[in-house]
Amino acid sequence: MAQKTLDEFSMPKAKPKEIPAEAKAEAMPMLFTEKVEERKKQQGFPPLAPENLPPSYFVSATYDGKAGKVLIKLYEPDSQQIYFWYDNTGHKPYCYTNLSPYELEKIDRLMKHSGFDHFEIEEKFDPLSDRTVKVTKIVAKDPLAIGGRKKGCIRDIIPEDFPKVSEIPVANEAVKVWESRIKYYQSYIYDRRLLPGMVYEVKNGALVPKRLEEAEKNVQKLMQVFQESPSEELEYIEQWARLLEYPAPKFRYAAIDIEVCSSIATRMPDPREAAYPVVCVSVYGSDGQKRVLLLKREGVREGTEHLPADVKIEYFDSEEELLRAVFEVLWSYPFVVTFNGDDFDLRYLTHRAENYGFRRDEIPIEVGKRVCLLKYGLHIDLYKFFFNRSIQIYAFNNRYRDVTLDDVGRALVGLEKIPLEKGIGDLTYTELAKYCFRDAEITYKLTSFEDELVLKLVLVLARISSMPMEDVSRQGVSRWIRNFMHREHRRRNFLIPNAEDILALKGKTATKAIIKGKKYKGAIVVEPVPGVHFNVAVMDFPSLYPSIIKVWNLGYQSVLCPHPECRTNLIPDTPNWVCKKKRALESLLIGSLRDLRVQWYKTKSKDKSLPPELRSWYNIIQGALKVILNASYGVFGAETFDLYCPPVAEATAAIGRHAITQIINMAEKLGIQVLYGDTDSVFLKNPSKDQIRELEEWTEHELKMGLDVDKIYRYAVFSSRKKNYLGVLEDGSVDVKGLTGKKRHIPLFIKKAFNRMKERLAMVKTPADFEEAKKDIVKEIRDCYTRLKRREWESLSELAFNVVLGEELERYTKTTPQHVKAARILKEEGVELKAGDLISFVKVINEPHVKPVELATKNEIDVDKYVAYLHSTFDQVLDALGLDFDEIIGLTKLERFM
DNA sequence: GCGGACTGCTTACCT
DNA sequence: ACAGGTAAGCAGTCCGCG
Repeated sequence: MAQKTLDEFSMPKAKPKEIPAEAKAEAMPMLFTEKVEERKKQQGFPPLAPENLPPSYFVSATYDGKAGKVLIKLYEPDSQQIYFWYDNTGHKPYCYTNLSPYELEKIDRLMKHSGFDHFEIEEKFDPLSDRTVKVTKIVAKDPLAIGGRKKGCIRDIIPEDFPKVSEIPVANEAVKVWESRIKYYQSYIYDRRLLPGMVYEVKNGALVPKRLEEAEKNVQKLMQVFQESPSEELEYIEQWARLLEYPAPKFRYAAIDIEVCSSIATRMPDPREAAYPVVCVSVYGSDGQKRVLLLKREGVREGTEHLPADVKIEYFDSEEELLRAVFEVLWSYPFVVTFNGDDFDLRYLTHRAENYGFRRDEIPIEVGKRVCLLKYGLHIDLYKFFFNRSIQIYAFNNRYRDVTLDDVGRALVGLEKIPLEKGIGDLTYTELAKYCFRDAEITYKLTSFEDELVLKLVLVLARISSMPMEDVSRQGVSRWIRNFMHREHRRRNFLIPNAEDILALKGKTATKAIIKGKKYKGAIVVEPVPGVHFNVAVMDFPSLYPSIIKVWNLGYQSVLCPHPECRTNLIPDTPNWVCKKKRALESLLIGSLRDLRVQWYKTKSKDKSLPPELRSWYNIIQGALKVILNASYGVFGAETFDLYCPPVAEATAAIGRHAITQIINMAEKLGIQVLYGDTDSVFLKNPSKDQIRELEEWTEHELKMGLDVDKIYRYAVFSSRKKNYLGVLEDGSVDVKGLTGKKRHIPLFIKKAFNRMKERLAMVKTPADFEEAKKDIVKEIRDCYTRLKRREWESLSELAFNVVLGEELERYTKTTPQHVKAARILKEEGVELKAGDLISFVKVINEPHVKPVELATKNEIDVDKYVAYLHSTFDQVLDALGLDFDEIIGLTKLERFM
């Protein structure tokens, strides 16, 4: 097909239309129909890749049921179009079983299954038994035949029916089926060794990887740094390096946001019913397109708000026309970003269009159970991505706390939602336009900021995990890790074990957790030495657990391996042993990722001699690696992980305890006082350069792991509580860990007082400075106390506790915590609440002693409760400073007993 | 009927 | 749907108290 038609079909920035907005809106449906015709008749949808396609990024893959083939979406960065490439290799879905074809032929339901194709005999390596096994590959015509949702799929038929037809009454070995739950397009990706996120060409109809010389040179440079690594690891380092060094494209994308006018202002309209009209849609494109599409309605006033001059406002006489205009956008962008589009915007648009009787092929959206995908491009739902705990904590350092457009926008791009005083239906056109446009703008900026960080992060994670970008952005870190593990199993012709087989063979855990209900013992926390300490060096193991997995060869294969000769290679503090003969896959994969991050990407991301764009790219990569590495140990202890293996997690933690204990002993032997330590760190009091060097060298030599000086505190303040301290760095910045004063649920009033103390402490340089600082802190606390007593606060909201509702309201049956009491009062008032909502309440004199802020008044506040809170918040720091809260607020020792 | 000792529940944090 | 360890506050229970 000709390039030209495709370009026309996509209608990006091209021709700015001179026709006035109104006229254009009227012309819209005609234009759209023309486009549909064009697509259908001339060039057809899907936009098939031509016989020869220039280098393009593999961004997505799916199974196309109609075509009965895997479909790969390629993003061509010059034309900025998506091209579809359908499998033409004849690859088919399959699973494995330990039954022979002879035995399988007796199973009637299998042989007569409409989706059954044929058998093949294969030799695979079984990592659990550490030997080669013969298995039968059952090949099917379509993926649903293997493991569809309906009853009677092949993976269920075999264990159900074989025992009935077997001539031997009791089978010696259980009937087993393997690899039947792998998504077909993932299976295809692994088997064909395709690398999502990487660059491909179509040559004479075939999909072939494109070699980029510049990136290859970088890979070679990188490999020089790792010359010393064992050859076994080199293979993996190079493989990862290629995935990470290849560049990212410039993306073309649009952020969209819709507003729906419902009759009840407080209630979110149900997207499945789509009962109310879509009244406004905003589009903010990376090609400069900024549009607000408004539905004309009776009795709505124009309004006086002003939008930026480059925003085009378009009015529509009918909602149908408006929908068609939005759909045109969704048909044309390779990437569409939303905030909660899976559950709202795209779902609503689809059902609304269906209510109007749109034909299926006129709607550009594919609605799934939990997701909404696009027929042409990719839909990235930022809500799902930012909701991911690993992303929130490790990629964005907890900079946003609530996963709302307002909070994420404020924290990452400094833009907040426009506050609404009325319902959507009561806004003037310009108020509505402004509100809706801002949402699209925040969504856009969240995608564009820091050089398209989010899309590039998704791209890098897609490469590491061999997943389509859409899946990566919606799924958790355990899926990412599982998928690259699966990929390597297939690459090495390993049978992918069933979770129940790993568990049955390797069993549960041997240690006892400190916390009731946990599966095994975790890390050590050292009892802190209370007081103020000057010149504190914090030393830690960079990525301790991944290092342990690497150095100790941990993995489900190697822990409790079948070789008798390995049984002496014991894991400290456990009765378990680890394999000496063969490297575990996890150890190789996680170990090489760790080395790459520590020895290459972390340094490159700080290398000022590199151009800023490259540095930022390296920073994105090291951030992606950080996210994966941080979870790489935990997944083995997570029942939901497909390679769940509790003894592996337990071993990792046990070796960690062993390592830190040895460091502490050695430090003390060297005459260094250990003030505190947690999991992978030790806090050393005023150590000399020599002492530090000796400790580093000893650790490297004895434990085969690096111990680094992470930071040096000018001084640190410890109470007697673990996971609670304050440290002032050389540059005057302050680390506050675990103290109540930084917890997000405490009232702003108390938090502000705490922050003023923190700022004062940051100014202290010498022990002598302390005396002055103490006086100021005493004054601050007294001041705070009297303001409370006199009820002199700026607003009631300063006194609100903000606690997240962890469960649905009805599910608090064992106890009724205070925030739940407040939430129930709110519910009485008709406010809808669900799990995850933040409840703001104040403490009041009368039963039940709590009230939602918005319902409370100044005089019913229980001031003494707040004084008590102030007390406990400051106590954590005051006792180390030798101060006493009660004395500060002027109570004599005697008065305290009264 | 009430207060203290205790356990358990819940949330937010640390590594 | 990555893990375990810690702090804090409150809810609820049990028991003693002539």
